Amino acid sequence: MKITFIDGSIKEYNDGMSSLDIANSISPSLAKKAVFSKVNGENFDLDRPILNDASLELILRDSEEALEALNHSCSHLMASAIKRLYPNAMFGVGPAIEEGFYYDVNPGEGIKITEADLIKIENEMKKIVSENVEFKRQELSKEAALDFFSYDKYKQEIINDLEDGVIISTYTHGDFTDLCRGPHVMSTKLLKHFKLLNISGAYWRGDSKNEQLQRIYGTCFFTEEDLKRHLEILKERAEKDHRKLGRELELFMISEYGPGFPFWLPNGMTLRKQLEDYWYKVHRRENYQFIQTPIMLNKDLWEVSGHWKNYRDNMYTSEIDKHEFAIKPMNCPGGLLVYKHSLHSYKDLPIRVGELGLVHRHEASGALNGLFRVRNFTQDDAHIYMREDQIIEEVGNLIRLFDEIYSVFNLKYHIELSTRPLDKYIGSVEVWDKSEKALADACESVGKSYKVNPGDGAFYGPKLDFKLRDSMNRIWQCGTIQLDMNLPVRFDISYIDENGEKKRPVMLHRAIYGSLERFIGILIEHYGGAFPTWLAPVQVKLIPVNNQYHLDYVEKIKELLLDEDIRVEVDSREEKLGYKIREAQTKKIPYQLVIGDNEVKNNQLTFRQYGKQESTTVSIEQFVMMIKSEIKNLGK
RNA sequence: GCUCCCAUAGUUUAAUGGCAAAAUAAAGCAAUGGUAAUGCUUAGAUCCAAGUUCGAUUCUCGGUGGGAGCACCA
Repeated sequence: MKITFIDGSIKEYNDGMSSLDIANSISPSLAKKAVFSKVNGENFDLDRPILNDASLELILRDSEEALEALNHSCSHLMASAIKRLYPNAMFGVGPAIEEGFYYDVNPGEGIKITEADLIKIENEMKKIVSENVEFKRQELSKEAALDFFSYDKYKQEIINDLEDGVIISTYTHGDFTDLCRGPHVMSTKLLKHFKLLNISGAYWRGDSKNEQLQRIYGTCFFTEEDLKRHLEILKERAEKDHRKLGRELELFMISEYGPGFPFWLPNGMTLRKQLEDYWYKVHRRENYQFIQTPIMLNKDLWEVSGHWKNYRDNMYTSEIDKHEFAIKPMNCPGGLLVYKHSLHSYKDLPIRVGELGLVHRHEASGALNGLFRVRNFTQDDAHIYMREDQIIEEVGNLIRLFDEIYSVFNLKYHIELSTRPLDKYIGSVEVWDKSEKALADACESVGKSYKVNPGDGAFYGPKLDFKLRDSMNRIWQCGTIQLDMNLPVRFDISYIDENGEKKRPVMLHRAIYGSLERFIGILIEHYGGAFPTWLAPVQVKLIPVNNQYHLDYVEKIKELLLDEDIRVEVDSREEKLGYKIREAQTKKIPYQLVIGDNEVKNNQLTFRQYGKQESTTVSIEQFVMMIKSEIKNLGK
């Protein structure tokens, strides 16, 4: 048979040789690195014979796909260990995920696996690893598979959902066989470096109407170092958890009297204000106008907008003077009332109206999570009304604006274009196609690539989503640009065109931070609480060496800095210098100024930056210039 | 909302069916300092409700809140 390699070279091999045989014939070290292969693009286990001419790609250890196969194999390993410990266990699905794997388990009637049992399971897994058993693929008919898995109702359900006549594969290692597509690593001996992480509930087939299985999460790597590094990262994430830092740095709190309703403490309020000021500043430059619409409006409005029908259960309501009112879950209906308040000429378009709008949504209690998921939050909303021919340019400019703002925070991102849903959508297919193309063209017009999410658009229009990647490699969806074909019709908005006729404008919703609350939560973790100077609640901590002799000079510096709008505090407690330095460091204050005899005598100051060891002595003027320019440049 | 886990000073943690321990923060006193913790003193807590019990912070049950996820996220 002829084997075509990915570099295009073709070689002749005996029929029935496996990928591993071929790899070995090239070089044993290559074979050692191979985890599985792709034959004619199809995933193949290394030991599976190749029967005819084919293309062959070896998937090596250092690739994402290899790690996925490893983790998937590890989920089988875990299932086999569980089966030994809990003989009546049944299994749902057990895939590899972003940073590991999970398996959904029903351990048996009346049995619960708890965190404490994870060690037991890990030990059993280690035993199986040391048994060094191979993963063996088998293929069978649907009927045979149903028969084989007769003991497991979940597997039966999965098999029953497959088409008749399809070939079903199973993988066996040792005494455990699982329904699986593959591919897997050759042997359990590769699965030495794993860790079970946590356990939780998960609905069977992801449907809340179904029973819940126990989902056990774990992670597996090719080397012990990689595993250790990953566990370090998990630890770091826990250290930088915004709920923890929010408490330690006194940024925000959430009271049991209002689950999901964050309180901003003075430090957090300062930080938030910086984000707002910056937002207003760039939006003024981009010719936005600003409004504020009421928190609470008559139910009739929400009937017009359609929210009453669709989201009633998540809206807070109140009866006032026998009229029903609802607290806004979105800003757009209010914004549309403002648009309709006056007539608009085609000459005025695009009209860009921004609103930092506080919205309330009754989220399920279990969904709440620090600042990441709250019940009231502030959207950095804006609605843009324009002519159809303005979409590409306007969206292009928006993308540039998003790019500018994200780069200030050193957040990398990628764009996703979500297109028309399969069935639940309004408007004509032609308009959808045109809109989707406009969004795509806008990306291209500013040289940005995007990934398409087919069918993932809102029912009212396509959208561009901005997925940010933070300093700990997690992805967050914040920004969004959405075309809306629904509300302009429902609210019957119009502009007057050059012929004096009424026309329907195109409406765009967009948010960059998304939600101020959530964005701040992300920033807290992204920066680990060590904010750049422009955002830091306290920018400068002034520390006199001796209160008696140096406090006057310190107060003078404080006044000078305050005059320059620098957020400064004096630590004049009767504590030793080292103590105050330590505290300023733990509070992650960007600049600590130490003032003693030397500074007073020379009319200077000595500063030390957060996280740095060395200190520098400069004149007050030099320091002011330096810190002001840093703040003005937003830390860039 | 669902599954599992958890609830002790402001915070982080300890202990117990019979006076609840410490660190840190706070307050007071002393020490007057040069780059990550000066010493001493004081004050401060068992989430709420019911039950079992002579006695419950501890056991049981309900509630509330929190965590890991699932479902949801216009």
